[in-house]
Amino acid sequence: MDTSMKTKFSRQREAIRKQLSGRHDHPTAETLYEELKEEFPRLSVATVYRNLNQLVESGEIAKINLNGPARFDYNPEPHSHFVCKGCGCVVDMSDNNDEALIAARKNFDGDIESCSSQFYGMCSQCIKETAQ
Amino acid sequence: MDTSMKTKFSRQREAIRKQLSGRHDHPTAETLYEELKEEFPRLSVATVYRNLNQLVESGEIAKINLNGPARFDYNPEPHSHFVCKGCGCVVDMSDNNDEALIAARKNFDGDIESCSSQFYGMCSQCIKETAQ
DNA sequence: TACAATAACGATAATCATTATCATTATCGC
DNA sequence: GCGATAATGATAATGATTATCGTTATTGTA
Repeated sequence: MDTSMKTKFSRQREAIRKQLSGRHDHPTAETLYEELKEEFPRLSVATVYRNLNQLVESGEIAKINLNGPARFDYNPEPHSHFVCKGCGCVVDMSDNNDEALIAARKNFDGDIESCSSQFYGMCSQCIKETAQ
Repeated sequence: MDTSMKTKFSRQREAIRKQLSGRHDHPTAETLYEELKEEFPRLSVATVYRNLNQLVESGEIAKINLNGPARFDYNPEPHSHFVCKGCGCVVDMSDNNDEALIAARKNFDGDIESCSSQFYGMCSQCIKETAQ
């Protein structure tokens, strides 16, 4: 592939970046598309996917693969997520998985670069609602 | 949904279970389908998906979501996987993520039931081949 | 063993998420 | 401003998965 391609500025990409930066709910491409259509009535889903992929490629954002459509995270640093079995929300965990990395490297015959973990359970909100 | 449905024996489901049990490469539904077609020439992909989902539902196997099609794991116990950036192989990690669970529960305002981690890097085989 | 009820099947259409194509538009260096 | 080309919007195409539906297999009971 030709890696010499110079990226040009685009208002759409800038808007996607901005939209993603101000939140922690890890939206899907579809969600971002719906939201950005207000600002860009002619926006195409393809543009959203294209730019999200480009931002992932460049290491600026991260892609989260769970059940269902991919989610995107403005924080590209490897970190953990909590996935609620009740409402399906995905929230950041403020853990450092350095320890997990160190432990894993001890018994592994290869080169481990990074680690991402998912925790599953019920968020406090869902626990409250179930209790009622 | 009607949860009173009693499952009946099926040769296809039994074959899927058996096929998955004897390996550690976490195949996709498509891979299992191709392999099982030899034993069941009339097998339908739908049957493979149906049964895999059923086994996941009953907690007998686990579904692994990464980039690309879902993979299936005969070990339903939460555990970690290593994903090679070179060849794309997915191998089990013999870590205990109990420590990660305990650490995560300390700073979290909800109920964390389980944890699964992915480690990314280069497997020993790919390191060898790159070095040449 | 036969029979009725129904779970599971195979074939395939439909859906959902994502990517590829392509003619047009916007950006950027000169 | 102009030419080169990256990015766009519209949409067709793809890949993975699920839904539908008429048929077949399993199972409990007569």
